[in-house]
Amino acid sequence: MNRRDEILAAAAEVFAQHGFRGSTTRRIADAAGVNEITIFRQFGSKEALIREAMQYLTQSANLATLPDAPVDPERELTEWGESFIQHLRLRSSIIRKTMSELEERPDMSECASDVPKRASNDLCRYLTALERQGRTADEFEPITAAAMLMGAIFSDAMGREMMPEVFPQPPEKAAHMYARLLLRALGVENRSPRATNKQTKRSKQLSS
Amino acid sequence: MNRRDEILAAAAEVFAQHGFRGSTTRRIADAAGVNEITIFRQFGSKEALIREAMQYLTQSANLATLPDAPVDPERELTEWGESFIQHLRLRSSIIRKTMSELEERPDMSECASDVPKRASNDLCRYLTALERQGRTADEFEPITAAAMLMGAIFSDAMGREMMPEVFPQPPEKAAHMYARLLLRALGVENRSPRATNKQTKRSKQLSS
DNA sequence: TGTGTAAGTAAGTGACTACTTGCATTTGGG
DNA sequence: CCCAAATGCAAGTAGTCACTTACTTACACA
Repeated sequence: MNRRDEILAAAAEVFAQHGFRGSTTRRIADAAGVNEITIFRQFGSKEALIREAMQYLTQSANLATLPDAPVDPERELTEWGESFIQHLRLRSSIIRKTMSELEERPDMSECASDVPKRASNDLCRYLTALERQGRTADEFEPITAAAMLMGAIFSDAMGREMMPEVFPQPPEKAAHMYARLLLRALGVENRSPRATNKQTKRSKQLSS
Repeated sequence: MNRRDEILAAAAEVFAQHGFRGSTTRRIADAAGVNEITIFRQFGSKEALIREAMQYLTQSANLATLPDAPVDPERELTEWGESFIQHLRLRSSIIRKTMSELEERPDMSECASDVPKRASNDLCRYLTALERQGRTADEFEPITAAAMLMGAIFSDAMGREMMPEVFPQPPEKAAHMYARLLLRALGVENRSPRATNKQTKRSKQLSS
């Protein structure tokens, strides 16, 4: 039904602004341009409605993919990071609210961890592939490295609005800078895909 | 007054569990072992009470300090990171709630950004000092590097409970691992304090 | 002993909340 | 055109919320 989706979208929007307790059925009905009763007839209860809205949201999320075989790590990681950070920024309000509700209503919002889990998995696989290609100069744990990049991206998406001076400028370049820093931590050369000359003398990696 | 502080502590605790809307004056009064009316006589309103509780909390936070002149970067950064991550972990509930309320009640919780702002400042100063000592092999922006380490630590403190498999094990070593990764990204040798030889040819910076 | 201050008890106010009931209206397909 | 499902409207229920009023109790201090 079209009505159903309108109500679900309105519920998600109101929830993102006001959280669970602040998402009154009145507010959701107004936002959807629908009578309050329709909500109860369609979904039974406020909790069922919001639960369904959350699941709908997490299922409709499609992440950027990383190639199975790394070719140009800096480019690939940057693009992945940019897509991920954009995804988080667009949903920062609802993510904050969901994280806040997690302790009180764990069953309702545990699906929210699917996206970061998948992202971490993908990123770990990619970094491991990099290592297996022999392109990393240093030993490292993929999970730690992935947590570092994802943590930087996540914090940027969550915190930049509140305290922009803490994060690198401009915001559109942030993902690129995080990715570059991570690659340097792993000792990955950023020039050629595989024919990298071995007498690398750590040329300054300028870009932008 | 002793009573005042008891009420403030109870308010902070209830707020950490239930957020602003869930922190009913009844619950706070019960948690403090105090009659509900005492709250209104002491603080005037629920909002004033919780605002005061938040300010009390942020003022009583004392962060670990970084030395002005780096000596043993790996040790110093690790200790700083461990103290910071412990601080965040102990307060993860209240931080989540505060971040969630930020959009609806910005004036009430903007003081919460003081701690991370100070931490970022300290860390940037330390990293800049490292660079000025000539111990970093690569060019880098201190803000980006600081955001990376703080982001990893922040995400770890906020997200590990929800999805432990995404973060490095064991949790007590996480700060150390993040710090080491960051130092490698900056090309900092982790051995000697100053007598580092200049012809660094990116020997693998093994440690541990 | 008197007095002021902080605290408690009891009761209640008006506003809001999720949710229900009964009935009228619209809408879309056979 | 008819029927049935979906939706709207009006009203109401029981409960909770922040906050108030009026009065009483406990205690420190002079």
